[in-house]
Amino acid sequence: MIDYNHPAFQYYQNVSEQCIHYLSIDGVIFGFHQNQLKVLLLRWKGTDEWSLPGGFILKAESVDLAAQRIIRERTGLQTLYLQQFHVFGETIRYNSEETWRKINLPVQGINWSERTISIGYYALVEYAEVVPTPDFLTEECRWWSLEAIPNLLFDHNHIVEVALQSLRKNVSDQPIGHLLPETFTIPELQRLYETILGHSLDARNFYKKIMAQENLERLAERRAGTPHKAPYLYRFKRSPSGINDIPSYT
Amino acid sequence: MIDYNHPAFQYYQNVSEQCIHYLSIDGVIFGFHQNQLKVLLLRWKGTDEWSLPGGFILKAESVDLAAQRIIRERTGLQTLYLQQFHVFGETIRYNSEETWRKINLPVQGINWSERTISIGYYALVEYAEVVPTPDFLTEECRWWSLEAIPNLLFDHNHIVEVALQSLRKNVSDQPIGHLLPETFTIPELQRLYETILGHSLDARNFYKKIMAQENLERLAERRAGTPHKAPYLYRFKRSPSGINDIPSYT
DNA sequence: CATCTTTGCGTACTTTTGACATAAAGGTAC
DNA sequence: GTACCTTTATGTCAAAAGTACGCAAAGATG
Repeated sequence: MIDYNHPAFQYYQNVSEQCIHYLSIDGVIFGFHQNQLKVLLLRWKGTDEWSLPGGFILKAESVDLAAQRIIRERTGLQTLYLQQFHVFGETIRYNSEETWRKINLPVQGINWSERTISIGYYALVEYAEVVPTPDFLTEECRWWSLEAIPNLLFDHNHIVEVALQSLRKNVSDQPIGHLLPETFTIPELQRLYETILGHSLDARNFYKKIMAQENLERLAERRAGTPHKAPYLYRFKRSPSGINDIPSYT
Repeated sequence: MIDYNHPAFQYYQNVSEQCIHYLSIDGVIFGFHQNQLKVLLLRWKGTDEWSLPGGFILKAESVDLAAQRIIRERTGLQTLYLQQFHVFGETIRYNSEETWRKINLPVQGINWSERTISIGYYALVEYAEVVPTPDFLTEECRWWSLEAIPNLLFDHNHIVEVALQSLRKNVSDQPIGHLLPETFTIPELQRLYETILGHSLDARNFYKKIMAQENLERLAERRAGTPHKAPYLYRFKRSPSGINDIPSYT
């Protein structure tokens, strides 16, 4: 028995007509807050089950723009740094019966349970700028610390894992600065690198390396309110061309 | 007027029923011969137009296995080193009218001209082991030197370019040795690195670095027939676990 | 004002990288 | 055979990059 009024059914109708079948996008949205990497997760209506934000690609929409649209809707951000990182194309990516049961979808009758190939994108965003916004299948959208992530729906734990590996592998040429606010201190930047890399760095050597890159400008102000010596604030130099070049620590 | 007997039409019928729409795989098969990187290209029946090998994904087939199947069919190789490198998802990837004209396909009536998203894979194969085999839309399959590649159909010149960039970026953790025969000399390995990286290396320093990795074993034999000092033959050590670990030059 | 922690910069040691010397091996020219 | 040439195989050494660690200045606390 199909509940034709269930929002999921209407969504499915839309997707069927306007979107590309068998293919979806999953987004791992990375933020940085209180010295921890966070990802934005969604809780499905009437359940305690969480998943990554995701969506489908319109038949006349580029894949990059689809990812941008999907992640914009969950974050409220207009400009986004996005990186395609992997295609998850196994025929059996997760236990689908178990999954449909968990999310209470009255959609057994429709073929939503067919295999889906998912293109993984990760985003590097400024935590404080994000307005977490659920979609119409979910009722809560919030940040989770990477270490505290629960068992997610689908194969989303695996996708987060691969996204993180990919981010780690490419830290040296990713614009890591997108995870920080406009101005920040060197120790704050160091915490970010430490968190991504998963090990601590020597503050003195970190200074030297970061300063050697000459893409930071020191502001006159210092960070107030710290219990110890007030650190200077810095900002990434923007290249005159307007292209983001926030290089990074190798 | 549609020629229902044209092999392309029958192929399309098959693809429509059994494969995932809007989604395809393109393969950049790299080989190494006479100190040059080569890619395997196909010439379309009755034309002088060349393209990369490609194909579609069966509805119940993993994407990796689809890529493997497609590349196996063109090379005759059973074991393959494959690497997914990019999804080409623009809505307009090439001039489709021009392309259909070039390949003389009597398929105006069917919607083959709809946008296709393509997953790019590259393969590293041993040149001499490959038996180039055309498919039923093409009549010639052969190696082309990277520098001599003609204007290809679709956006395949771009795909080759991106594959090469990706290979270059990841040389340091790709099993480059798959491009060489079982046994080879150090100078031959050096030529391979030089060709991929696009610049020459100092033979003395190359030796040191390669030997420091300790994953080569020197055989008793030497390469005969050279006009100069006969170099030793080497072979990559296979790890006891059976997993390929052909590390590489950084 | 003494104490504590953190920032900011400097020095010394180690490892890696890059430039270059040279002897041994194996062919060719005579 | 012998002189000569090219290429392989190893070695040396200095520059550069990376790592460990010393220490004074800044700012809050008691």
